[in-house]
Amino acid sequence: MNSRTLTAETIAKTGQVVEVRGWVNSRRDHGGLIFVDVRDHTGVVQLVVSPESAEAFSLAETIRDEYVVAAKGTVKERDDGLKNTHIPTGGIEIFVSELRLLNKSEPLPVNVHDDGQQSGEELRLKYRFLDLRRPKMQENLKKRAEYYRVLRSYMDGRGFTEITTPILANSSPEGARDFLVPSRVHSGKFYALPQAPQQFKQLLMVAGVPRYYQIATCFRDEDPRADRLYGDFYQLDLEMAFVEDGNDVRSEMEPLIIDLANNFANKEVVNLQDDGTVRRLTYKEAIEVYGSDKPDLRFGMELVELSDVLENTEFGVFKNAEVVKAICVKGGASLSRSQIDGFTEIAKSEGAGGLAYISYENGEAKSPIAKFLSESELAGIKEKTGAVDGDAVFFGADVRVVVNKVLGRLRNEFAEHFDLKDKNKVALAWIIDFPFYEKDEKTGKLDFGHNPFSMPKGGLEAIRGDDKESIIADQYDMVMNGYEICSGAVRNYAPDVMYEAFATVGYEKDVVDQRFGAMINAFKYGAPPHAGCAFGIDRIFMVLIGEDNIREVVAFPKNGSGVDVMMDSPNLVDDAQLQELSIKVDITE
RNA sequence: GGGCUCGUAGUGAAGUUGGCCUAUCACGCCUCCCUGUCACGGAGGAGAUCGCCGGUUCGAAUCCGGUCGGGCCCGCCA
Repeated sequence: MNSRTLTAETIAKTGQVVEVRGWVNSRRDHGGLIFVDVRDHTGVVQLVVSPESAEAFSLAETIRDEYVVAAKGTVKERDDGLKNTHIPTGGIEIFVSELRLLNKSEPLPVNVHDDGQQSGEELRLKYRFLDLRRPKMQENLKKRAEYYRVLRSYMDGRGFTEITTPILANSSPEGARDFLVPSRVHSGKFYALPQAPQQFKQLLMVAGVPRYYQIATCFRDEDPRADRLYGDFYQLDLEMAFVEDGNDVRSEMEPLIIDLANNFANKEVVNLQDDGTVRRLTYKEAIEVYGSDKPDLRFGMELVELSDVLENTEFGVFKNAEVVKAICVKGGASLSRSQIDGFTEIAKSEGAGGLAYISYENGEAKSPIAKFLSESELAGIKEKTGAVDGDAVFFGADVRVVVNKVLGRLRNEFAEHFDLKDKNKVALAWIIDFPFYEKDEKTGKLDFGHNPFSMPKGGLEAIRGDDKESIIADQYDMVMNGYEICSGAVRNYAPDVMYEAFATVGYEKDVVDQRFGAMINAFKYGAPPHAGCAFGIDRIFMVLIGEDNIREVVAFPKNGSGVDVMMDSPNLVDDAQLQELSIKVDITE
């Protein structure tokens, strides 16, 4: 008998002598009788230490919380009235004959119990090895291992070959900042940790691998967020040869995500289509209807365009706007003035001039702007937005991008306020047809909208055309409850289209050859058409287990400043190490 | 790089319109008592330069300036 089976097997061995090992979860000293709850990753079991075992008893008097102990004794069913129905082992207890102290512990700086007070995140991260003792964190670790098994078994079952690619790779100009690794042998040169195995997996397609996947470590030196880890994170990275239509990848992969939601996480996928597939939304639709390219579809609250209703309006704010749109907030009439002020501030922070609204109560439309609108306009607004008594309608009137951005943000904020984000539900969508190029609002410079390796619809002809901003990339994202969880594309495997695509944003042929030489070169030797994608598996797992912060799903995450406060990393290195690498550190500030 | 916000015993919080704060509470810790508890109970005790520096004031945890650190967001990132 060992500690791995503390809970279940102990119960099974009622009447027998067992030895259990674990940490002292709590100790209740009654003077003449001492109870000790021993905990391991499976749960707790109660030890009873009586003076009859003199040695064990005197030791039990000295032990403290989180001491590491081994106890030998007889498992006995408790008498009626002494059973604890709150824990699985509450029906039994172990009458200790031998107690051994395996190690002591100082009082803990963080709480290791799920109930009660929880320490601040900084302390939890500093003492992560203790924080992980909490049953919930133990559960998350085990659950994550199970999650990996589901991913691998799905991919293996679909004929994908798992292939690992180098961690020491090359810097690439597009995308995130790289982590650089100096080369000792080739002084002055650097490796870069891969932001994704993008080029390697495309090379594998040229190599004749029909279907590749990898649970890949990706490295990006960009500022983190609650849903974005600093430094390293994991992707389920995959690529399929002889695929010319992104739907082939989407159809191949979406059953996995649906299955994870339904069967792994026991959540309901609320917005599947009649045939059981995931809804497809174009980028443009997503932006126009939900004000976001990663809309949370657990709730409606769609953006409604009111341009026709307000075609001849005399109200200056609406009249002078490029477009007027609105969202109808169910129950919004209950919002107080100060709450509306709060939402107005949010709207302003997104670039709105203010936040006009109409509140519907007792058959009346109450609004600071009602007096500027005609009867027919008011009626039109109510009809178009579907507002009924108790609702409120909020307006955005500005240039189109700003209106969509503002209302998209408000849509999320209102959903938060009215508790529409049900954690037991999962809403999925594919966002497709992203713009290939996007113009930088400030500089006016054209740049890749998303991934430069995706195939522009219309090929060479489209790229050479005049209307570059209307070119659609064969590129797709999957969104889950407002989080982007996957990004993929049908790849550009034609060297001439590749050169042209890069040339449009200012990268000449020699630069492309230098940066993506291996890939471009490979494409000259019979590259099959191919497509793929990569799922952010930390983020998906976060949503599946109902966490709001991605650090909760990783054993040893960095904090928001990219620091591992437990290991004190990053850190200085020896001069000798630097010398060997021909590196001089000169910090001037 | 920018915005917002937080920093008070080992831990979590209260106090923050300046004085009633000689800083409150809970958990934890220490000593003693207790043979059926399971968040055991009872009696007693220790533990805080209120993140740091400076200023205003008769008086600062509280106001002001700076600084350091955390969190969320924008930028950035897929």
